[in-house]
Amino acid sequence: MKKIVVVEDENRLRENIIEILQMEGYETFAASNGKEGLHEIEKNNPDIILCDIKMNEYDGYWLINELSKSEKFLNIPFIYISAKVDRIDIRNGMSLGADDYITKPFTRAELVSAINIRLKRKEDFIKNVDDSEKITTIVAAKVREQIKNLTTSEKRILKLISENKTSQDIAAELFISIKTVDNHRSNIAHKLQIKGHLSLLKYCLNYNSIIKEFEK
Amino acid sequence: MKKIVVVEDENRLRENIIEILQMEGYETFAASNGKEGLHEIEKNNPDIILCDIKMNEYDGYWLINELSKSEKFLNIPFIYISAKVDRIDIRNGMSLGADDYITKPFTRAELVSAINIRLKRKEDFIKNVDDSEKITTIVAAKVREQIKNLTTSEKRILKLISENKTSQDIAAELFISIKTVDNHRSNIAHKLQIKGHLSLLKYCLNYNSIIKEFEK
DNA sequence: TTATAAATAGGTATTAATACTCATATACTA
DNA sequence: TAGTATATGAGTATTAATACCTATTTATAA
Repeated sequence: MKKIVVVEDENRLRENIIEILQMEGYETFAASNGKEGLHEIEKNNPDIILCDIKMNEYDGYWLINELSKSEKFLNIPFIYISAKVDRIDIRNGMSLGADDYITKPFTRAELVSAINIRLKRKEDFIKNVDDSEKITTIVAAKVREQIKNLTTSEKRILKLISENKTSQDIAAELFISIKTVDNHRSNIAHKLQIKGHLSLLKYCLNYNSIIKEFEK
Repeated sequence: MKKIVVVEDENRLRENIIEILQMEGYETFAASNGKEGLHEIEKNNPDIILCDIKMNEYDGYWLINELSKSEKFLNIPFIYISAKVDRIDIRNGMSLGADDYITKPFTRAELVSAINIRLKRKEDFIKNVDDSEKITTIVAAKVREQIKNLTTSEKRILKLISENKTSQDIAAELFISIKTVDNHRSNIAHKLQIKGHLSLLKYCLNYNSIIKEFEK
């Protein structure tokens, strides 16, 4: 019996989904936020995860982020639910390692086929997934971990660098001195354990999509 | 009656797909390479495109690239077929703007549901797709056009820059002088119509995924 | 109350990338 | 054959990013 963790904060929708999935013969575990979801995932080791992206606390981004910290969860297909047809969320979610998405409102058939297809693919993948893919995900998790340890100003500046702005641009935007910006840059580089000419700039442009995840 | 263009160079597989789709009530148009596919797409304005990524000539990458040059084709869902469970192709294809993928071998049900889901979503999207998304695709097409006009050496160097290599690294790798590399960089920047400090470097890191499309 | 962390700012030096000009050899094309 | 594009290389100057210092203010934690 296949196990599914459903993370959705709208009670009505969550109960609907659970009902459909149980009728389809899945064993379901419900959670109403990312943190509960993580707990259910750790406890039950599901075959697939269905998760709303936008939730009041511990949202879908948070959960993907947590999951990507460990190799244990790499092979669990992650399907996210996006509130409207929001292309930005869809793109962000996919780039974070989600496997598919469905948009509200969805039909029973759409939900069931999305899940069945991913389960089928998971079985194909399990033997074929190559290490480079895993490494990519592990690097992303490490990057997130490092960024999380930056201060508020440092994160703000990191985001601006990744948006292709120079120290001069950033100084003007934040009404601070260029020297302050550059000092922050140095401190950031230290915390990220990188050094050398243009290394921070390159880091920011390379991990641009990961940096974008962080709140403004 | 929904129209589907199927681009697949393996005759047997293509005929199988066509047969399934016709039985499902779709109007089908077959092509055995990207160029033929483009022709069929232009002629028939299909509701969905199904295309193999790896083909002997005018492959799936080529076709996506051609399609992205015009706004006309932006809203046609593009599902690609990847020969094996090749994560690199899957990632590349998705980042190029494909909407979904299926992996060989696939079942009839998998094929049909992938297509149905995307058609359903297309109807949702058509009213909601925002301009920024379109602009992204148009920018990508422009970038491809510009890179295409570079010389062999210039493209080679552009790729190496986008791989995070310095002029020094590149010079060592190609057994040429740093000055030669830097001269190429200047010429590239002119052709790409960019100027200013670090502008080429930023361009390479930003459009890194597009630059990777070009043959080594 | 005394550390400690964070944000601010300045000084001075180094580095890699870019801008611009010039030059040469080769290969293809009109 | 003359002209053009390409690949190669050099010189000189400028710029933005980084490295490594010191220093002040403010808020928070021990």
